[in-house]
Amino acid sequence: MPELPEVETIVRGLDGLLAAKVVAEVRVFYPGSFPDDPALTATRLTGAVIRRVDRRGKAILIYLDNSRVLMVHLKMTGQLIYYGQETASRISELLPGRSTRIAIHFIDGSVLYFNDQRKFGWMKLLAEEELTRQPFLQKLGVEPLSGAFTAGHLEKLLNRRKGSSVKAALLDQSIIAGIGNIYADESLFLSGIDPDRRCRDLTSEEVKRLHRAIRRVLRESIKMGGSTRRNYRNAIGQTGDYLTKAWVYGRTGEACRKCGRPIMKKRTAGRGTHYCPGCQS
DNA sequence: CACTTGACCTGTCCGC
DNA sequence: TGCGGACAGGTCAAGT
Repeated sequence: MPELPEVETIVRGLDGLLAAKVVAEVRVFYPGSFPDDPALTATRLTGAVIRRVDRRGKAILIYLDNSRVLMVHLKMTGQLIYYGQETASRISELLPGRSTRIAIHFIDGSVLYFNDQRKFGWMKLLAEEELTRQPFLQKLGVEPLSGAFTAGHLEKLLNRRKGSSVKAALLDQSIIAGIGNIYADESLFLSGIDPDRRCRDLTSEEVKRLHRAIRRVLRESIKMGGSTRRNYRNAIGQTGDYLTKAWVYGRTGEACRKCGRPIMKKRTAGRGTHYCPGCQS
């Protein structure tokens, strides 16, 4: 599910909602969502105070006052949805939902639900000082919306993956952190590059266009609250609107917004890939 | 080593 | 209406 814009939207929402909340109780409906030791994780969370919520790539980092950090990966279908005390009690018969895996209750009666239809997502409690050594975080590449991500930087990064398709390179989190299937397709459309092109064959001009396109698409999507294909919801359960404006993603057979030819779909890097044969070469 | 494929799960949609 | 198969926003291990 969530790529950088969706995770960013959730994080901005949660940061405002969860600051200073005290964990009263953790209910575990699916232990696999706490892969490191469900009972111990729940125990260590209880009583903790939330400081702030941040993100690295697609990973959500919830900083606690006990020198620990709750790291959350939503994978394809994960959701983190907050209900204030009033809402939680008003709709209590609907909660937890069918796909609720973890519920974190706070002392003021508010609740944070971790829902995950496909069960791929997870939450891990880490000591803050081990964050830099955490294997998943350690492997992540550059943040595409940071100042460190320049066109020159992208050109160097793509040289590392010279033999592979440019789409596979965009999906590789160790190169750029946060791009997934939707924004890979959108960025490649905007830069006029066929997803199957080899990284080594891209000209400097094309890399510059791709760099601009990535930043433009991610920023635009954050503005629209991200993309909801099916499962994505923000911190208070709302859908995102980016797909109503998408260039190619999810628009197979519809007219290209630039040239009018039908958008096509093929398989590249093992993923369904949307593109316009007229605009991308 | 570089790159691709299958597995992890559940749910939905499409064609017959 | 029912059933099988393909497919879905991610990542990792195993394969070529």
